[in-house]
Amino acid sequence: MSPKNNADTSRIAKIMKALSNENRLNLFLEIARKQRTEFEHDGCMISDIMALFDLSAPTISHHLKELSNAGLISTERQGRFVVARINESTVAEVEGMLATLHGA
Amino acid sequence: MSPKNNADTSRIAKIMKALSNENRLNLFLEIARKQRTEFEHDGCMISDIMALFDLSAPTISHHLKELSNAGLISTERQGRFVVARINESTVAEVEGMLATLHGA
DNA sequence: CTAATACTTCGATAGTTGTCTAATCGTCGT
DNA sequence: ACGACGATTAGACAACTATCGAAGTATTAG
Repeated sequence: MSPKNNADTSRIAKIMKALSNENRLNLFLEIARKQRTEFEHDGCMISDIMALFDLSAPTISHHLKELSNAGLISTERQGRFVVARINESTVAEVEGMLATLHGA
Repeated sequence: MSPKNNADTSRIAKIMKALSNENRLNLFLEIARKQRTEFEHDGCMISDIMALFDLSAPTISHHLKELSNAGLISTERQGRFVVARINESTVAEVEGMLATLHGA
């Protein structure tokens, strides 16, 4: 289809899609913020996140799965809770692609 | 909805959405590539692009409008042709947002 | 064991998207 | 004016998405 079939444009597109919904983007940014600014550097509990958003638990669960499928976060059960942390290498992938556009 | 309603998450989400379709992403990257590597630093003719993709003209027109609506490209009619150029400041917006995630 | 908490899965639904064909518009050469 | 070429608009349709409520699963507290 594409001339410069960079082989990872499909992957980048999937990452973009995961961040293309405003609620999901905010969810992702909130996970990042908590991870950055609080004591929870090993991941944040998504129950805290659920309390902050005006979305049902199933919807948040769905969005987290999408972020996870895109490789943007990873989740792990810790007892009764699930913690999420962002995957910086995936963020870096997107940054790398955008960087090639500089000076275009 | 979101706790840190950064006011531009809605805008960033729209930009992400414009890049979330693989064909559209490749279209965008091809415009950038042409602009970077050829003599057409003032924009590339979309008729050239149309020839490279296995999509109907209406579909490409639709995708270009989406990219344009997201502020990722601007288009201008030049006689019989339409030329497109990428809008670097919009790319920079996304990069800026992703940069805040470093060290998260 | 039971109940509560913290999710997840299922099923449904309204809305969105990607793509096409057919028709139209705008510009140029003759 | 006409026809060819480049691009857009209109209309349609299958596929996908975001969201919910209800029901299910897992883990801990009592």
